[in-house]
Order: sequence, then structure tokens, then C-alpha cells
Amino acid sequence: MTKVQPISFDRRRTPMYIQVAAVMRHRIESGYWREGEKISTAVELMAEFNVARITIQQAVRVLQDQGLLSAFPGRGTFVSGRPKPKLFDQASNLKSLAEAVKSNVVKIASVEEGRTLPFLKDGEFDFAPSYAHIRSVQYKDNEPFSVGTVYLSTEIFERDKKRFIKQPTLPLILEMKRVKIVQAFQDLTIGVAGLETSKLLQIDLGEPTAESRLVLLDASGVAVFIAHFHYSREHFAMRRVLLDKSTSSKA
Amino acid sequence: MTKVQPISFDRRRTPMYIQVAAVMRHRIESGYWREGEKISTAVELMAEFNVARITIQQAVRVLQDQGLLSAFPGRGTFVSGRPKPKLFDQASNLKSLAEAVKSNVVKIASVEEGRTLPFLKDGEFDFAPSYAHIRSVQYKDNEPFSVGTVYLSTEIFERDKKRFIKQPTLPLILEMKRVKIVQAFQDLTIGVAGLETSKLLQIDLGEPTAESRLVLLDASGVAVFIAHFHYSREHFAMRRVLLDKSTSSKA
DNA sequence: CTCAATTTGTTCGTATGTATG
DNA sequence: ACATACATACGAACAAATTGA
Repeated sequence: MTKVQPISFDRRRTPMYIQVAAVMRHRIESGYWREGEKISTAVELMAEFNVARITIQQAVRVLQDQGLLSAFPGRGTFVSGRPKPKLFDQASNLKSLAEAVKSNVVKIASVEEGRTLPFLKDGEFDFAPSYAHIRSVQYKDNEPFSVGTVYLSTEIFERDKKRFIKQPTLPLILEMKRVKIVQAFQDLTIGVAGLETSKLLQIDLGEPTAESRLVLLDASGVAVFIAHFHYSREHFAMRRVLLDKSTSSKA
Repeated sequence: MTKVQPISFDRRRTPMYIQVAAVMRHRIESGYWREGEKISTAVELMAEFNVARITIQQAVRVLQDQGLLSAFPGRGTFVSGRPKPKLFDQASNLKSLAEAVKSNVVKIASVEEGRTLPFLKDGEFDFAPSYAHIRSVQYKDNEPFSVGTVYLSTEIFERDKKRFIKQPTLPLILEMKRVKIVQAFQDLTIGVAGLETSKLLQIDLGEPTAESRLVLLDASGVAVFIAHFHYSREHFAMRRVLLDKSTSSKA
């Protein structure tokens, strides 16, 4: 007659109230629960998530602390705010990406000239003999939204050190007439905030991030530029235009 | 003189050992710790993450259960495997995306014809008067990797019900000569597994997902197709080609 | 072969957090 | 709010296996 943990779904990892809070937050973000609206009662949520009352309360408290919910005894719990909408990265080619990056507020965290290579799986391309490592943080509205490292072929770095350690790297490279980039791609995955990243982005260790690796190849197939960045989940949104035959745009 | 919790960094949310495990897992995935290699000792990791011995051990146990680490008393802890590399979604236009989707193994979970609209923020486009809701799960190697709902204009759905409830929707639409799609885009963000999603994808409630919203507009600017999908973090990877001036591809 | 250093594993005690009923 | 159980996390000490001097 013990019947210790009679829950139906997974309960391995993170605390229940965090998981529940994440789902509730998503309902607010997605508009499923609109701003000002009364959300389901504790009893309903208990049944839906199959958890105890306290667990719902804890989840609500998390979202209260984030300013998204307000609870009133006897009345109910209401959506008191929505996270500001995300800005979409819409760049579809190198040029527009560089243009977008230009307006970023960048703080360089460190610069190293090392022979260590950016660890990458297998030989999709060749490496330069050595790279400069430029570690930086991007800010928007005084909030950090992205951290990462640019690995820049030392040979290129040396040509204009002073500017490279002050400005966003990508636009500078494209401006250099002696460097010809013939191939560029960006790989996106869901990553994890490491020690440094979590501190710089002001998020928890192990939180999910959007992980981006941007690689630029020159005419001989050498990766002269490799950028490896983490974007905080809060700030990441990307739009991929797959088709646009619209003849005219609305005025 | 109690000095209860003298930790420097955040300790609000998920358990420490989960956070640490996530970071260590990432080190394996990214190749920072190579297969077969001995990783840092418990003492080193304790110092690095500023946690107790037990916490490191718990993290190691998590990764042992996943088959990524093996620990040997007296010798050390070694990387015993790497998660299989992700497949990159490389579609850059509607056609190639539809082609890629064709080979997916799809199980339709439910079909509804409802007047309820897919909740979306504001008026980027117009809605059809009503939509059919087709909820489905995608499989690869007998593992679910994506779940979501396709909202298909009822008018189109009615034209070929039988096939729409059996096959991937996207290719079918493009084949229909009477439907002209003039605009299509895909929005990507980092989402969260809700109740249903977590069950179908066999991940925990509240785990991060790649969230994709694909919208197809016809000539009059009406969204005739809206797909809203969650991809498990394990299986999501996307490549965006930003430039390709390479004259010839290697044989 | 013995000894010491290294490294993982285990255990005790304590404190706090999580979750049920 | 309460009683209960279990999970998380610390510190510290000790045990057991491995390696190399």
C-alpha cells in the first residue's frame, strides 16, 4: 500500500514546477493565453498536468517573478504581461547578414592569437595554418543576447588588427578587396549554455541556446573565418523565406 | 559562521547535476572531448563547476546511462561514444523542402475540421474562413523527431481528403494545379515541449524544442497552409547557405 | 614488490528543496 | 498549513582500483 510516486508521465529530469512553468510561459508567448485574460484555475491545471496544488503554485510564482502572471485570491490568475516580441533575423545572403550585424553593439571580451584550431568534426573544408580568436558579446537594449568566438585566419587578422578588435568582424572582411569569399554557410542547432556563456548571457548553466556556426571559405576552399555563437533563447528568432513571387509589395 | 550556500553562480532553476551533465554532453557533441579520450578528473570538474563531488558523479551517471561516458576507478572517466551526427535540413526553397518532406514517415495522430484558427499574433496576412487541423508525428529510424499540426484551408482540404489524411501535406499542395502559392516563409524559434508534444516525442515536459512555423500564402494573400511543428533537440539541425560562388563541385 | 599518488566510488551527517496527500 | 517521503547538494572522510616510481 505504499504507492510512492504514482505519476503517469516522465519525471526524470528537471523539477516538475519548472517544467510546468515552461509550458505555461509558452502559452503566454504563443498567445494561447492572451494578455489580461484569466488563465485556468489551479484545480484545472492540477488535473491537466497531473500534479499537486503546490506544484502549480510554485510554477505560478516563477512566472509572477518574471512579471507574466498576477494571482488574486478569490478571483483567479491573470496574464499581466507578455515577453516583448522577438526580432527576426531575415538575412538570406552574406551581404544582408553583414549589414544586419553592423548595427550590433559589440563588446570584445578577449583576443588571442593561437595555433589552436576551432574544434570541428571532420573535413568538410580545409583550415588556415593559424587563427586569431576574438571572443565577444553582442548587446541589444543593454541586454546581452549573443556570445561567441570568431576564428579569423591570422593572415587576414594581421592586415588590420586595430579595426578587427573594435568592430564586428564580418562586415570588415567583406570590405577587404584582397579577400575573396566564394562560399558561406550557417549551421543552426540547439545548444547549451556553458560556464562562460551562461555568465555572459546572464542565463543559467545548461539552459538551451540557439547555436550558430558561420563558415566562410575562400577560393581555395580554406575556412578563413569561423564564427561560433550562442544566442539566448529569449532573443533568437529566424525567418527563412522559401518563396516570394509577390509582384508588388503593399504600400 | 554557517556559510550555507557559498556558490558564486546561479542556482535557481534545474538541479545542478542536470546542468553540469548538459554542459559535459555538449563538450562531447562538439568534439571538445573526443571519443576514447580521458576527461577531466572529478576534482578538476569540482573546481571548474564549483560543485561537490556527488554532483559531478550524478552528472557522470546521467551520461553513462546515455552511453556517452565510462568511468573506471583508479584510471579515470572516458568518452565511450558520441551521439550520432545530426542530419542537416538544407532546403532553401519550397520545392526542395517539399521534396525532403516526401521521404518522411508520417503518422497522422488526429484530423479535425474546425473553425478555430491557429492562434497567431497580428495581421501579417489574412486567414481562410476555416481550416482542417491535421496533427501528425514524423519518424526517422523508428524514432519520433517532430510533432505538430498543419492548418489547411478547408476549401483545399475537401478537394482531396483521402490523400491529405494519409500523406505529407506539403508536397500534395504544391502538386495541385488549381492552388497557386506565391509566398512562403518559415519562422524558427526555440520552443518548449508541452503535454502532448512531450509524450509524442518521448522527451520531458518543458524540454527545449526547435519550433517551426511554416506559412504559405496564395495570390490574394490568404494563408491557405500553416504548419506549426516542434522538433526534438536531438534531431534538429539546419543549414543556411548564404553564398555559393564555387564554380565547380568536387567530384 | 612495495609505496605513494591518482582517481573513482561509497558513506555519514546535515541542510534545503521538491512533491504528494 | 501539516506530515511525510524523497531528491538535491554540501563537506569530509574513507575505501578500492590503477599506475608508475
